Amino acid sequence: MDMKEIVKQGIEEALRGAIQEGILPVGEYPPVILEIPPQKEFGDFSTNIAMQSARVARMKPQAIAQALIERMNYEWLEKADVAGAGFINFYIKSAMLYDVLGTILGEGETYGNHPLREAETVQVEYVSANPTGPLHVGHGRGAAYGSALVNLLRAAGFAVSSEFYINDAGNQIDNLAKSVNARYLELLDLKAEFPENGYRGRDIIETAQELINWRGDAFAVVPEEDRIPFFKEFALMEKLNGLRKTLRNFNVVFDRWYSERSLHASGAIKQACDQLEDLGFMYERDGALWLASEQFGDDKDRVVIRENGIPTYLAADIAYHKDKYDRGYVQLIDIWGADHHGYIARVKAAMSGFGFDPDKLEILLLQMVSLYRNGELVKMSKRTGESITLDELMEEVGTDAARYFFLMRSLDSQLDFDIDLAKSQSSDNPVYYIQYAHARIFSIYRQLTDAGIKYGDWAQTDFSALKTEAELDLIKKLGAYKEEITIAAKDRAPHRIARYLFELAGLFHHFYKQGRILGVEEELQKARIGLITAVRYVLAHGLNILGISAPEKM
RNA sequence: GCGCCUAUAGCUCAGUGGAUAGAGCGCCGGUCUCCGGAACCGGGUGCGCAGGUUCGAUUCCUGCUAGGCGCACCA
Repeated sequence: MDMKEIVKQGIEEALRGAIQEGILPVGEYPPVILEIPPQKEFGDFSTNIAMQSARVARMKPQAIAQALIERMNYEWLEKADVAGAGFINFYIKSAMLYDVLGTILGEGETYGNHPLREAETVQVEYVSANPTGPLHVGHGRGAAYGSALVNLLRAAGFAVSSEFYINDAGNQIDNLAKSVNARYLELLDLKAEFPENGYRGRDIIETAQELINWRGDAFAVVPEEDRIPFFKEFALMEKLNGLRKTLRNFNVVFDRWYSERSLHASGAIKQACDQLEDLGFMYERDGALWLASEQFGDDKDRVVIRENGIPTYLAADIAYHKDKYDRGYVQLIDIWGADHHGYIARVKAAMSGFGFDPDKLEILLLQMVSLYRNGELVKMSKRTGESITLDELMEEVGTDAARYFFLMRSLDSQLDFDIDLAKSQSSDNPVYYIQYAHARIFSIYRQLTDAGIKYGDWAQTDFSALKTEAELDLIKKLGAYKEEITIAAKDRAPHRIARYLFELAGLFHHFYKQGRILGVEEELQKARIGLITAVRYVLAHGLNILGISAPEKM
C-alpha cells in the first residue's frame, strides 16, 4: 500500500473517531468515505459525511463539518476546511505528495499491479466467433474489450483465465462444408448447387481454391457423402487457424480454446440434460425435450433436444456453462454481442436449475459497431452480409489505433468507428497523442545521454524541487493511477484507462512545454527526470493493459 | 406486443446522489532563438419530455417520446 492510501485511511479513521467521541448525538451514521474532489482547489480529499449526517444528527451540515474539523487530529493533514453545502476538504502536507514518485520509481514497470486478492480464478470467455469465416469489426470490439478486461483484472489483483469457445458443431459447420463443396465444384466448372443458408464470403472460395492447389480435382470423384465430411474438417481447421492468426495479430491470446464438439463426444450434454430432467426442469412435448426456463423468468420454455434427436445450441451451452461452474471459478464473465441478449435468461435459468448462483455468471453485452469512412456509413454487403474484416481494418489503421478506438468508448454505447480519424497520424488521433508522450520521454533520455548526463539514482533524489503547478498536477495524476485501475476493474470499464492515459499524456505535454530538463540546475533536473520517468512507467503500464504498444520512437 | 441498450456542446462521446457538468473533433485567434509542432495557450450556447424519491437528481425509480438490437426445434 502506498503512502497516499495510508494517509487516506488515516483521515477516515480520524473522522470516524471524531464522530464516535460524542460530538454528534448518538445514532446510525453513514460510513465515512473520502473522495477525490472534482477540482484541485477543493483539496486532496473531501467528504460529504456532514451532509449525509444532517438528518440523523439534527444539525446543520456546516455545523457538523466544523465540529468534526475541530476534533480532527492527524499528523499528515496540512489543513481542513468547510466548503459549499457542507463538504469537508482536506489538504495534506505537500511532502506527502512526492512520496508517490519514489514508489513508482522503485516499482518501475510493475507499478500499477495490485497484489493478488484471492487464490480463486475469474474466468473470462470472449469472441467465441463461429469458425465459418473471417472476424469482422464487431468481433474486433469484443476481442479488444475482452483482452483489455483480462489485463485490467490481472492488474487489479485477480487471477484470470481467458477462454474461447469453439462452435465446431452444429448446422453452421455443416453449412460451411456444403458451401466449400459448392465453391470447389464451381471452380472446377462442375455443376454445383449453392446451399440456401451457405456462406457467400470470398474466403470460402479461397478455401476451395486451397483444396484445388493441394490435390486438384481429386476430390470431385469422391462420393459426396465422403467428400463433404472431409471438406468439413479441412475448412474447420483452416478457419480456426485464420481466427487464431488474426487474433494473435490483434494482441489477443487465450489461455484455453474449448471445443463444443468435446461436449457432444464426452456425453456431457446428455448428462447435463439428464440431470436437469431428474431435477424436474425438463419435460417432453411434441417429441422434443424442453427446458422449463419460464419459471426462472425467461419469456418462455426452450427446446433443448429437437424432435429429430439432435441437441440445440442451447443444450451445448448449458453443458458448457455447467462445466465452467464445476471448474470452480469464483466469477464467470461472458462477453457477447448485444444481439444475443435474449439468450441470457435461458442460460441463467438452466444454471439456476442446477442450483448454481446465477449471479456468479456475469454477461456483458457489447453494442454494435458502425464504420464510417469519408463521413459516410460503410454498408454491409447485402449479398454476403459482410462488411470490412478485422484483418482489413488492422491493415488500414494499424493494430494500436484499432484497439484504442474499440476501447475508448463504454460497452453500453454503440460505437461509431471513424476510419479516417483512426488512420490520421496527427494530433487529431488520441492514440498517437498518448504514444507521442511516451516517445518524447525517450527522446529526452537520448538527449541526456548525448550530453553525458547520468540519472537513475532515485533514492538520492529530492523531489521537493518540483513546485510548479504543472509538476504538481502531474504528480497528483500519477498518484490516482492505482485507484483508477481498481475502479475500472470493478466497473469492467477499460475505457476508463484509455481516458486516464489521454489525460495523463495531456498533463505531460503541458509540463513539457514549460518545464525544461536540459539546461536547468542539477537538483531540479534530477527531480524532473524522475518525474518524467514515473510518467513513462505509468503510460507504458496503461498502454499494456489496453494491448497497445509504447514506442520509444515514432 | 415483450425484452435489452442508448438519449449530455454543431459532431463523437466521458462523467457524477452534492460544490462552476468535462474532453476530443470542427470553427476562430494566438505561441516557437530553446529537450520532437504528432506539441502548447485562449475562445462555449448543453444533461430528450413529464412525474416521483431525496436536505439535494443530469445521476436512482416510474411513465412517455426517439434511435439501435433482439424475440426459432439458427447459432
